[in-house]
Amino acid sequence: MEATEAVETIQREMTSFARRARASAGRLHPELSLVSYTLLGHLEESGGCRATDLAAHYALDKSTVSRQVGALERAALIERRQDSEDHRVQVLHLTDAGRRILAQVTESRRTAFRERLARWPAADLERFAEYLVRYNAWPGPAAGSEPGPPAAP
Amino acid sequence: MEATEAVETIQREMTSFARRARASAGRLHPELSLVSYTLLGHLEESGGCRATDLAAHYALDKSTVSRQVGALERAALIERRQDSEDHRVQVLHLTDAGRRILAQVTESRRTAFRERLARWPAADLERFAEYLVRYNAWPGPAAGSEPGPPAAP
DNA sequence: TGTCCGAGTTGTACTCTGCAACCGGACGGT
DNA sequence: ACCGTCCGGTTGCAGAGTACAACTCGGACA
Repeated sequence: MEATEAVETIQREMTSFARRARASAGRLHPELSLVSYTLLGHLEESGGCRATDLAAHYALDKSTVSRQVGALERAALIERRQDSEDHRVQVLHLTDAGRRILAQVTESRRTAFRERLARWPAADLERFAEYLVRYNAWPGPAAGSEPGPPAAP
Repeated sequence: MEATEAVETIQREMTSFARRARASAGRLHPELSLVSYTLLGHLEESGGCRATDLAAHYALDKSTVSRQVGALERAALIERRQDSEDHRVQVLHLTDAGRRILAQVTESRRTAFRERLARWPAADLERFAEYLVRYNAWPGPAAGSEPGPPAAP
């Protein structure tokens, strides 16, 4: 396979993945959409942050985040805490229920991945993981100009 | 990196990709949504097929495909031809305009990919491409049970 | 104090999607 | 040949996810 051809293939396959991703989104875990899952995961990693941070990080409109956060709060998966320093700010935190659900969904996704990758040699897994990290890491910051997902489709 | 850890990483990175994919969907190529692009691409590859085939292949509802196809026809990017064998069937074909638009979008996505992958050694590109194909190919047919995209986040 | 800024909310509109009901052609058994 | 069933496709309806714009409220700085 030649390099140019490889680029084509990567483009096509990543696009294909994104397409299927979108198509199957939410069907496997009706209780947690892709966006909700991602937001919850971010809260877990960061240990609490503001809605605006989420919006900036994921290139979503603040109104979208506001509604998602509202839904997650109504579901009692997260809670808002007024920031004592700046009363405009609400710091979002996972609740115990949120942590539990997040763990469940993560586990179930992990199972699906394990199944899919079960027959791969360890060396290939490691290289594949490394490539993905490298691809996603890219310059990074310039989220706006991100060609990233081929138009992420 | 250990194999289990590699699986985790692959899961996380693929999820990350899907998330960004969704977030930036449609913004780069307003004239052609991800689904439209994919359908057009499929028609080009297959040289014409039925709406039902598209629905099955991409795990979309036939009504969704019907509407997408309607829009693409209204935009004069595809045309329907009655099947002479089975009058229920409409075989979809790209028009010249469709082929042109598809080529444009493909080229623009290709450019973005090239930029992103510019500094990769050829050997890595080839392996990465191969891994993606292997990942996406998987068993394949069982689209319904597809854990695929980690719940495509 | 007054003005400007930033965090969040809400109203509105649009797209994508799935489900269910429906139409009409094709096919098989009697 | 007739009828029941199956299948391809369309349409009505509902819901999720978004974006954009207008608005509210607290904070910062002159």
